[in-house]
Amino acid sequence: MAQPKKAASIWDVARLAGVSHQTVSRVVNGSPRVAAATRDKVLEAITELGYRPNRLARSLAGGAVESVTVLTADTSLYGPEAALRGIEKAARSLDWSVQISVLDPADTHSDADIVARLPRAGEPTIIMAHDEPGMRAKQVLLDTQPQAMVAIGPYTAEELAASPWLVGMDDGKAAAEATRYLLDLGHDTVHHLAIPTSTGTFGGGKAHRADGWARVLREAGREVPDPVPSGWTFAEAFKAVQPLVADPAVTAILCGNDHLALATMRAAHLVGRSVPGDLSIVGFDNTPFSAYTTPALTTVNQDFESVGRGAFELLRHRVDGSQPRPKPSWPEPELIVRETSGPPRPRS
Amino acid sequence: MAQPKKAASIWDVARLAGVSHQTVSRVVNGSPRVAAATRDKVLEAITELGYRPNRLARSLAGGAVESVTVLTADTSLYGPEAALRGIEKAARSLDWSVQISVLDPADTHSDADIVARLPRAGEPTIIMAHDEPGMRAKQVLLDTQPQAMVAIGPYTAEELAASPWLVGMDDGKAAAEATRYLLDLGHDTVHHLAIPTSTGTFGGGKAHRADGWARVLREAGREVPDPVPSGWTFAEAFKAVQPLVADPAVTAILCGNDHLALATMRAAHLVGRSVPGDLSIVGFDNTPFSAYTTPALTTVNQDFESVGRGAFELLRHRVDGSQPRPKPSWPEPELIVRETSGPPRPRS
DNA sequence: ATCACCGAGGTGAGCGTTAACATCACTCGG
DNA sequence: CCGAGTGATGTTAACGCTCACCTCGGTGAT
Repeated sequence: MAQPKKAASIWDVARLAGVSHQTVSRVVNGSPRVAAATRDKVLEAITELGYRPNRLARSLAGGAVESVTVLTADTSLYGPEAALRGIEKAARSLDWSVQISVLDPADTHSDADIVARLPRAGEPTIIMAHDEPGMRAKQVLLDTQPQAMVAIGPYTAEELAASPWLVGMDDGKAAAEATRYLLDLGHDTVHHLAIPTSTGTFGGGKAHRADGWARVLREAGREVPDPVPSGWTFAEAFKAVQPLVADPAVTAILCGNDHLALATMRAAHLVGRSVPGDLSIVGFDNTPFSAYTTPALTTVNQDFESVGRGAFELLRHRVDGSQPRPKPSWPEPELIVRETSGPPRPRS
Repeated sequence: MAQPKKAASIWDVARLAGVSHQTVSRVVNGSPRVAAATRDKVLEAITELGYRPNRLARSLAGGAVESVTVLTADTSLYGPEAALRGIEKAARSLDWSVQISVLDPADTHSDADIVARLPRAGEPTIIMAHDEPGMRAKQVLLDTQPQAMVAIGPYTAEELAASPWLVGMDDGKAAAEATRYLLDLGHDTVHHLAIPTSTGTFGGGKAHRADGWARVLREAGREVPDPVPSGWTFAEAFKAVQPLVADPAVTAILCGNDHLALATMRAAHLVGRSVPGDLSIVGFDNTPFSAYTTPALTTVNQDFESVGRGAFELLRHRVDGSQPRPKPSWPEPELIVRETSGPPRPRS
């Protein structure tokens, strides 16, 4: 039953070890200019007192930062959630602390509102830039503290190469691959149930997945149907996809993520269309549940956790330019063929 | 392009407004002992300089805390994730910051390891106490800083009433309700695919869901089959449930959560048993996907987000005993009957 | 021997804020 | 008309740490 007595400070350690507080600081921070004997004395005092450096005081005094703030608009999406997990793991292994700060679109009107979500000016920040609030936050921080920010988002290889603060995967390429796969299966064309774009309104903003899909269709000389916009939730997707599943001419749907795909499967089931017999469905992200739906979902694997880790590495690099710029090192998106895709039924 | 010039401090504001820094502090903290005219001058200086109080300095100086640390062992589980969202929302509305600190079972050996995951001693903390690391963390913080901690977990109504630092829902009651429902449908007995208990090993530790299930079975004078232990992942559940789905005598399975239920559905499908014709499956938690599986999952709704919010309220109450102890105000767990449950096939 | 140099360690000044106390100009009752 | 309040504001000392600079004793070159 440890008494909640005040935690030991650097001074307490110094007194016990018979040295100055600065020497304790040196030991704690691993400075080489401390004699071995002194170091041992100090270390002993530290364990005896159970001393732990106070993070707040440390950053206040202008020491190393050791904390990241993750700015995201939606924690219930699989991508951001997995990326956050990656960031957290990487941070933990270095003993950094992780703050999470959610950008509610409802109260993110001015730039100041975004900056206000940072615990302090200059705080190292990772932004999930996959939607409107995220994109705005990205821009604000880019203007305001470019050295201490990194954004995660879907981007083309060129964008990625051009922006030293950007981390992500080439969604468009993956979508293209999935579309090509469906075409090769014999489908005349592929429809697309799209996630919201980065500006929130479909049509504006970048839509890498939709772009990759459309490109392949055009290249193959196929009709490019209007993509069907959906929100992020199951309910929205279920509603949005109705016209698609109801139309017998639609034989293949590429869904913007696995949630939309699951909703599509259900919608198809309810109108009596079998999957993959009548309708092929391909998802995106390889959300954990996707291997266990019935039938199991064909989807595009994305290693968000590794991307999160990569974002953290890059941020560290940018904050204290010490180490060389870390190279991205995560697997490319990859199509995982399971049970929801197959050749179309031969025409009668 | 705001220059990354140093952020304005309280002194800068004081100088511009022609007052002392303490007066600025008073204005910022809404002290009543400031003349209206002075307050206006200060407020004006604040907006002109874009001054934001520095959180670090504030807590260092012993001011109000305004930050919570959430200790959890697994962010990929729906319950903790939803609770975290609730905490975050509640915290955000009061402008508190949220830290997340993950307890990896692998490096959580000593009590010190747990305390080390706190950014500082006495930091207000919410613990997700649904598994072994969580339970240990709960105990450590209870011994070490009981005033600044709150735990979230499954507990009986009595436990909840007895522990002023506890927040959660009566899982056992909900499991009982679900079991009774299945019995009423005509099943001879109900089998149980169980999530890990709070000690990690099945048999030790509390298992509220399993307890509620077993109680109802005993009360009804039915056979109480051995619960089948599963891990948290789809893969583990899929493997663990094999003997159950393979046994034609098993006509109803209560699953410890919706993930296990989904894996069970798939396992049943693969051995050719129809749901709910041959086998009724009931899940737990009402995970968002559960309404969109095919067939849609019968499950027990749990409003984790509200529980998270409740935990935050309670923590605030405990940290600065000002306001009265907030009353729990979230919906009881409730059975949602969808499509995976039905009467057993009549015996031939 | 002299001096520059180096390694080990100490000292003092912040960092931005709050708590506690001090000060000052008034106002009011006796 | 004077001392006790009182309300508005200023001063000083932490909080726990790091940074920049200083001191001191020993070494090696000259």
